[in-house]
Amino acid sequence: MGPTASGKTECAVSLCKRFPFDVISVDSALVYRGMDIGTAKPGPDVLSRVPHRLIDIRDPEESYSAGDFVRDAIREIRSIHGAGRIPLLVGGTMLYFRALTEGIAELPQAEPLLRRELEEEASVRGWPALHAELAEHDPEAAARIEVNDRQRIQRALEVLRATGSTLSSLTRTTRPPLPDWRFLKLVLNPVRRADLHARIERRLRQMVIEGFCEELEALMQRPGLKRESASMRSVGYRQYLGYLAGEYSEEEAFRRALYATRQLAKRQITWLRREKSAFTVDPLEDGSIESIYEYLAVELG
RNA sequence: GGCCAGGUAGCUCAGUUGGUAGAGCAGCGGACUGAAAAUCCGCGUGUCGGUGGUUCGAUUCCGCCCCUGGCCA
Repeated sequence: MGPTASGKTECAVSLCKRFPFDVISVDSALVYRGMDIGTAKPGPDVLSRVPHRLIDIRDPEESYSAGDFVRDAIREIRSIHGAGRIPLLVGGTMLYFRALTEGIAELPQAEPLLRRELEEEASVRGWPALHAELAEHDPEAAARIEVNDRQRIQRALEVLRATGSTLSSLTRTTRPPLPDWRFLKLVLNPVRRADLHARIERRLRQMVIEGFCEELEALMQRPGLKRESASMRSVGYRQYLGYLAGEYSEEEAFRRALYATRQLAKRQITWLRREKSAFTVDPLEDGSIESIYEYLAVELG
């Protein structure tokens, strides 16, 4: 695992040359077909040599979730094990990693009708009012959710209305037993933030050259795809949609996309700081890949 | 060269009837259970262009200088 632009794909390709690994992508944006340039998805050349599972498994108007991921990942891990090989989970969606390795409760799936209903209520009463409503039924959840955190308030109320049970009680009682696989955690984390920022900027510039705007325009031809779709909230896509809608200049879109990507990297790094037991390397340091080979050679016997 | 408008945080700017200053963006730290590339929470980082004067006290008032932009030569 590592933040965006830290060189995860390159690292995975190297590792697959030396170990019997099959890659499973752990990335909430790479699941979408047609979102290639803006997600820095590995190209066809790479994918033909090193196949990645869980890439291009959804249309952009569809949704994908941590729960979907856990189910899919478990299936793929079993399949890879069945072939006598070792799964290499590669990605930057830290919630997915945690859901897989630490388990996730059995909760109802997203319910679009309920969400729309809650959205409308919020536009009238405001999210703090819905937070207060949540506090009446599920004080435990309300206590840890901020009064302005619309997404979590909405989810907690959605679970409540869909099941009649509280999110708190369901998460407490339904966590499934963990599969007894041994996860070797490998973290790519550039020591110098400025270096990562430079890589992010260079890569974004390259995306624009490679036709990011054209990719986005083609996507928007899809009748079912809306700006509010989860896929279109992805970093870069969201900011350039504002430009294509005439809200600001292309330069402004670039700046905003750049900021959004840096902020994404920062949030990812915050997750990584929890991983005290992981083998952590600076991917921008010479010899980092060799140190990973060494580590894996020892751990895998 | 003259006139005018500016010079305050990394950027864009507000403000101080004289008591050493604050917004947005950026940045940094944190939270995170079916949208997570999402959604939130917290933190102001400063010779207030320089210098002299007035004053108990100047970023604020005055003089001079420097810089930027505009207009006139």
